[in-house]
Amino acid sequence: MFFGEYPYRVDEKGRVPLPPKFRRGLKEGLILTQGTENCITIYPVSQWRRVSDKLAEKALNPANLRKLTRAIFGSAFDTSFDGQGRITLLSRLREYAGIGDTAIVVGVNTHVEIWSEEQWKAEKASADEEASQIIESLEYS
Amino acid sequence: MFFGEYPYRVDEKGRVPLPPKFRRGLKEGLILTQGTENCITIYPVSQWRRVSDKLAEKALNPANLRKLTRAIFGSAFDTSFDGQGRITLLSRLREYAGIGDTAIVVGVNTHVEIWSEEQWKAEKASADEEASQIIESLEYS
DNA sequence: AGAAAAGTGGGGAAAAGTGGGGAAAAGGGG
DNA sequence: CCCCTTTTCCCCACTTTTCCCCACTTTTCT
Repeated sequence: MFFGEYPYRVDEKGRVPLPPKFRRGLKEGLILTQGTENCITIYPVSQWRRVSDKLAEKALNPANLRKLTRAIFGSAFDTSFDGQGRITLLSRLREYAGIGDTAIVVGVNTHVEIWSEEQWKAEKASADEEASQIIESLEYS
Repeated sequence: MFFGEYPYRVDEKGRVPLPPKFRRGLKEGLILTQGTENCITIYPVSQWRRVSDKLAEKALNPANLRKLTRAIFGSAFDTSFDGQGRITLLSRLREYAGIGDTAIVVGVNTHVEIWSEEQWKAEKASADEEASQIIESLEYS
């Protein structure tokens, strides 16, 4: 289970550290894909299997789904940590996510996402209010 | 069950003691989140599990669910006590709550909140007012 | 008043964040 | 096919932050 948000510097080589708390859950390997809403999504291999299985089940559906499948699988690649717990982001993905020399790494339960500072602020602002209401309402249910 | 309000000093390292009475209920671990009205909310892990479990059941359209999951999990941060029964507040959270070198720890039934002195005074004043209005309305009903 | 518990402060070891160099590998051109 | 250039990967080094422990003061309870 991944959670929390962590700001990091991205160096000239495109390397980003992942929080030590996340490394444990990604030790078996990780898959980077281009995610929704202009972020980069990181799946642990186990989770990646589930995602790809689900997409396979629906493989005969409309053109939209085929496109999505191509986009996800096409942009996906597996990687691993260097000695310092960092991963390297391909420039292609960095551009897609609008990431310059800083990035926000976010734990989202089953997977991890990497955002540019601006995009993350916007995304968070749009959901914060609703989110805290949901937490409160669930407390008493 | 948590109740009562306790003023504490926050040292230069951002550490805040929690009342000994609260520590028992938080021994399994605690989750900090950015709460409503500019306070910091603390959940026992058990409570947090329920929140995250329930979220999965929520009937939401995929886009909204993604947003909420991000906001909820992204804002969470787990921690534990040091030997003196203190927790460390990330500077990010301290800034959000406007906490300087003092803080008020408040028990709110199922969870715990941390406030800056000023915000807490304001919140309490408005709560008092509403409370007396409610009481008055009950008198004549 | 004495003992125990709670509040407060600080130091040192360990871990995490950050940056860079060099060897190996990959790619392209002659 | 070989050589040169470019990129990637792995290792090393430094700085900063975090965490854990210890020590002292104040308050509370008996």
